Amino acid sequence: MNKEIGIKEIAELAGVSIGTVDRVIHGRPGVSEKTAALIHTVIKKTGYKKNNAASRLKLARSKTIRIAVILPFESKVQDNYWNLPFSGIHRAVEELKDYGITYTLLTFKMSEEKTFLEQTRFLFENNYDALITVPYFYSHCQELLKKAAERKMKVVFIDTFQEFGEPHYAIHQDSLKSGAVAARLLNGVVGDQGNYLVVNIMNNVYTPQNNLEKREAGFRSFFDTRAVANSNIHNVASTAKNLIKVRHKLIQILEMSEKVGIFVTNSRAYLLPEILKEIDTNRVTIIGYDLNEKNKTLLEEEKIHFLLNQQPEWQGYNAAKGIFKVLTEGDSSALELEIPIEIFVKENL
Amino acid sequence: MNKEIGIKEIAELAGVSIGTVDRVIHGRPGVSEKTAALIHTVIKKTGYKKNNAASRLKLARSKTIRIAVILPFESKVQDNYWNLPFSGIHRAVEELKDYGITYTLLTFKMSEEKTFLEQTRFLFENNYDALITVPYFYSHCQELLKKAAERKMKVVFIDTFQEFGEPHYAIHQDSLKSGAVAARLLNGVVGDQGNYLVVNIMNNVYTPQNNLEKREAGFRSFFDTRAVANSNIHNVASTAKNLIKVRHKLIQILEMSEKVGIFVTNSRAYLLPEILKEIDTNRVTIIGYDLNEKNKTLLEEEKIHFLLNQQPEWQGYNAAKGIFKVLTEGDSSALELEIPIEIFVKENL
DNA sequence: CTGAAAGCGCTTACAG
DNA sequence: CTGAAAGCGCTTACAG
Repeated sequence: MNKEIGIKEIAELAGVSIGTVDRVIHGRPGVSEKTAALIHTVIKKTGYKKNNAASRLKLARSKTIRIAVILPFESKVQDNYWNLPFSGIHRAVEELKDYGITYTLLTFKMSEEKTFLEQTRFLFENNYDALITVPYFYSHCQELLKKAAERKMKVVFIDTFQEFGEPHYAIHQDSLKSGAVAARLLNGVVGDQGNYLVVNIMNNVYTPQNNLEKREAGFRSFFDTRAVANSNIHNVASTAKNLIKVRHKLIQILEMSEKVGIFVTNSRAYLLPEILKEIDTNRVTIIGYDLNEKNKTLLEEEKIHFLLNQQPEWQGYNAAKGIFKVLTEGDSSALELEIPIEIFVKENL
Repeated sequence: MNKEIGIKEIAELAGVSIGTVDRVIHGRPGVSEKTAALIHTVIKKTGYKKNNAASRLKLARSKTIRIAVILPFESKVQDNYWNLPFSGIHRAVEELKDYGITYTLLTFKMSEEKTFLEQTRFLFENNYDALITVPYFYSHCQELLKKAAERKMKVVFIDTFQEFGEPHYAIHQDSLKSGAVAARLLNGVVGDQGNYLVVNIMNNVYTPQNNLEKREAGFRSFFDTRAVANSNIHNVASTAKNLIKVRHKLIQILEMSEKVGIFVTNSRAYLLPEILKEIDTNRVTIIGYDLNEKNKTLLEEEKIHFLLNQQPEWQGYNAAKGIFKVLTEGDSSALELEIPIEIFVKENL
């Protein structure tokens, strides 16, 4: 369909040269208003869409799209969560590489704010076309967005949602909903008579708390419409290194009802089974986040019962593909995404 | 990286013209063995990959890739399951259209085998490059695959798995696993003391039973390792129009234990809540397949508790993208996919 | 403000 | 068996 309509046909119909049509398509200056209007009319009438493959063929060399990726890589551990969004980005760029697109990975440490700042400096010095990163350091990100807006650099935040006054794109999961999903799954097993424990395991480095608070809020909101007393939902915060508090709380709760559901609000559900060792685990159901190796193994062993996933690979893939789309076609729909909440049990891992 | 390596550089390094390099890349005849070997060596050494965007630019017109899509559309009902794979195919083709790729939708009726046969005839008369369809009519499909192989037409089956002697591609879900997932989810709620009912609701037209049997087998296999007696797992088959048998069976089972889990092996879980009307539904948990409107509404209303999804849109999308990839790059990895089993509850719908 | 021409990387007749 | 040249649809200096 419409296979005959290219820039040549538009030029012919409008009685101008293809160079002029090209200028109008890209809104480049140097075309009289009258000519531009005429060409626009012809384009609308014919439904012409520029051939991106041809367009990028010429531009691939001279105007390569350069994406900077700033992600927190603490160490080079094998099982690093950030490898997942990173590999998604890699896959997308690989798919589009004939169109002229590259990326550069810049890493920072969550425990050292200044490493993030240094990378943003590098970003602006090298004037990338777009940035994929995480909105962790609020004020730095705010400043970053201001500078980016000036230079028309596209910024896409992944992983966590954060409000900003400045324009940007965000690919993230609805934390409230995911908390509610966790509640639904635990409630099915534990029942309305059971007790529930929300476990917030802190990192010793900075973590965006906002996100975890919303997960807990979503979890609690689910029970608002249930016959579960508010007093049956407990919570405990602790560091990864000192889990005694969690253990004490748990023992205490296990005396209050036959069944207990544990909701770990971050990726560290794998720390829980260890604590349960000397406790009758048949009474406890655990749900957590993220398919890291430790969590997966424990799900396999039925020591964790459910895992929620944020599809990190998919986030990276869509961020990179979306950047290409907005930069080449002006279509930003792929960058305003809410990620579906994936539920995993042993059998669909 | 490697931005300097194109067909021109290969030609230069091998001391031949780009035309000859092109012939070698595509395995076209008319190149001496010696020259071909030399060029292959150079390609390997440099890691050259042909630029698909450029390649297809020339071919888009003369060698448009034509995909035939043969799917069962009984009627033009709004909420038609087959719209989902179809829209996935549409989206993929839309994404790739600059490369010269089109599709034609050919429909058949599951209740009339000959309509399928007619479409396959049309398929071969028009000599499509590839076919996306469903492996429902076994012997017709077998014949189809033979003819397709002769003409080097690629065939991709979606939706259901079926063994064939002839080569083909298949995108499908592991039915055994999905049955086990259903069992896991029901067992969590219903417990080891409960009773389970597997409901097979027949269509009055042909349906591939193989698939449903595997789902039931997977469901049962889950309980092999549990403290659930085999005698606690019942099953009942019925047509959609006459569900009295299911109702009777259910009432009978509800007398045997406090809680009952129902596994509907196809997309018709929505028929169950109707039956439960005059029964105490708090004792019954229902799991079924597919996010059709009726199922979604009932999940929303908490009358169905879990739905498993086969990501039909995603199947279509990957089938079309995969065809393009295998035809342009010879990479068929995207066509040998196992679809992840998605779990839905009310909150992540 | 506009057009004619060269070129992006690859493919294809055509000529030898 | 091989090469030189034209062309895919678009973009870009360059000339006017």
